[in-house]
Amino acid sequence: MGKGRNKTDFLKKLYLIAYEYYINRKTQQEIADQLGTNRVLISRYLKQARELGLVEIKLRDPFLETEIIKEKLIERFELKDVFITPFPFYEGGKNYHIGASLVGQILDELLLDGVNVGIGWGSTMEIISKNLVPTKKLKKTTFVPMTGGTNQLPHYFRTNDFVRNFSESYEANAKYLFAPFYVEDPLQKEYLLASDDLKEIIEIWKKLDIAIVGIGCYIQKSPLFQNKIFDEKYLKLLLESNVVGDVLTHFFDEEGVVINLEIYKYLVNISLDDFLKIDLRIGIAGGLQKVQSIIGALRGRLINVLITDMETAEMILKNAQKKRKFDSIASRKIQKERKTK
Amino acid sequence: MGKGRNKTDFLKKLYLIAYEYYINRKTQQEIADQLGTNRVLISRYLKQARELGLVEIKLRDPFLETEIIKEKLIERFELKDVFITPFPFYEGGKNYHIGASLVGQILDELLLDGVNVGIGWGSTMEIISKNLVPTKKLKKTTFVPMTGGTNQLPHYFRTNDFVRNFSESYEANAKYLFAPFYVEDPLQKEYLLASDDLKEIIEIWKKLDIAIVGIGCYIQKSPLFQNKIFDEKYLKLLLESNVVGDVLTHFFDEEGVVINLEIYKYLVNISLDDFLKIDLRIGIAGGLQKVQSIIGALRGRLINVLITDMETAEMILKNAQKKRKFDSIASRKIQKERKTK
DNA sequence: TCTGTGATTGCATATTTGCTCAAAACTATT
DNA sequence: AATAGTTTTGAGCAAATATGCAATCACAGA
Repeated sequence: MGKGRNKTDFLKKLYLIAYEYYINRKTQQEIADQLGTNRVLISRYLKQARELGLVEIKLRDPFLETEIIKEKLIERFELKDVFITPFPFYEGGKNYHIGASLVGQILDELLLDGVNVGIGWGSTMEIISKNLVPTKKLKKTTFVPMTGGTNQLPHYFRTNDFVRNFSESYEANAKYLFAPFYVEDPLQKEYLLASDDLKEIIEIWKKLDIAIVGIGCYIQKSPLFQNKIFDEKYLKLLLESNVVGDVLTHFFDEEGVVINLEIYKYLVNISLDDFLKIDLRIGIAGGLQKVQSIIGALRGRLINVLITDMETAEMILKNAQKKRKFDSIASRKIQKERKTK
Repeated sequence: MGKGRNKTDFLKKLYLIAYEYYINRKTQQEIADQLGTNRVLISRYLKQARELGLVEIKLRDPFLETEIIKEKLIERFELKDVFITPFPFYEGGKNYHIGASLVGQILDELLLDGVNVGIGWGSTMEIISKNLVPTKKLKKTTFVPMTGGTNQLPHYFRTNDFVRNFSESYEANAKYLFAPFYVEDPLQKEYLLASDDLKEIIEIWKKLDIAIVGIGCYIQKSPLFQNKIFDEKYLKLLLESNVVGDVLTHFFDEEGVVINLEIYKYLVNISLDDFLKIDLRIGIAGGLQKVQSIIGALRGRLINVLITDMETAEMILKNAQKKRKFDSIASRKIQKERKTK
């Protein structure tokens, strides 16, 4: 009676070969060489591995699974809306242009003619503003930056540029902010705000319908401190306050409570009060390093519409389940606002 | 500025193509023809689909996942041991020879020299007895059938044959049962049991260390009734008693309670009492149609070692979680037995 | 209508894979 | 050592796939 080989070892061999082929993406020839055998055998083993069901090929329906997470996030954080792209859209993500275009499509649906839109800074904002997918013209809409500009900070702080991208893409109106991102002396800010140009902008800020902002997560590595724009003592303060992120350079902790800081007096940007009065505060952010920041921004209701990618969304849900000791101050404030509607 | 295509639609197209290729296993040419386009494009789309992570290829480690289920089953049914093959070993299962060999390997580990082993009937038993993987000789071991034989029933009732397979494979001793599976008259059974040949067998039955049995699930379709070996009134009785299966033609309900029947008087086989005294009662059974029967056999402790396949094991756990109204009589009996050890 | 850009296609070529057949190697048993 | 069964190997061919290049197409913007 002929004796079969040891099936346990045989299966383990099949598994190894399938692993090399399907996971490590080696060719059958490579695997054969590696195991000191021939290609035919590898081919046959692979076939058997498939037949035995060792190899499981699944497809991700890119839009099906996002819906569930979307609903969960809306409910969990009481948001006006959530949009989830199946792929990353932020810098560094593979094929992020596709993701960015999807965000563009989402924004395209949100932007109606006549609304006034404030634009924030950030590398994500830059990518998005360069990947808009306009399907309509917004002749009555005005785009406006929500911060000043500077040459001391990277290009993704240049909100004026983003405003231009948006307004040109949509054939909309644009108001630019011809003022620095920050001033040396709070007094300077007073003077600036008193100018006719700035007064006009501030008026628009108070009438914004939509804000589109990124969410910052780098505190220590932020160019604001790396480039020594602000004194290190403020950095220390931020770290002591357990700040997890910022929206338009308003820093907040993990509960979304915005930390009151002197540096705000040096920044030429929309005030927190005016910002929180905007109906749709759309936060666009993705990447696992931003999860805590996004959770903070959501808890503090700094944003009430979230656009993120699948991976980040899942992680947000996972991490946010854990603890929610108390509603943040900002949160309570806004919940009152919501109830009156 | 050039306009990109609609990324949502694009992704849906990628998904469709990946589906046709990976799930429906069409060739790229076929897909191209079907979509009225060319093969090169399909090739590139597929590449992109993979890059985007639409295609998820996972490998099942055939032995990793069985361990978890194994432990759960042992705990759930308080078994002496459980062995789970990653693949089916029963008739009809694809590549069932591999599974059967794995069972052979398992038995090989369980069989030690000197033990006395009783063999049951069933198509699974037949397959297993033909796919043994002996790595040793069991000169001091005796294999013995636990039922008689007959030409009125299919070959998988011929326990003598299985005993021969086992004993020859292991160069072990064999005792055959030269008696019919059933008799026309209970008196005949008395006579038979009184013969020297049978007395010897019965002595061995009382000293068995291991029993290897299949688990029957077909009541109505059982050859015992299909071939009109027993009167239909017994079938009715069985069905009224909600019988879910049998071990060595001892029928039991979903709680594992063995139904007392007159037909046992006609069967030449090991008595239930003697059977339940055997230390290791190894049940080998797989297939979704057997799930309820296996659960019954486990609850009634008719077997205390289970060998099954992954799919069946998962289903056993799933179905057994639901309800367990009370321990069966047999179960309580055996638990007492266990405590004394 | 023209033009520029990205998307698609056709074509050529190289690589990879699936499959068959016959020979060789292996292994447990006689 | 011979044997019989299975497994492995080598060679060769056909099908399927990947990839580069140039031509063409489609369409929005001027």
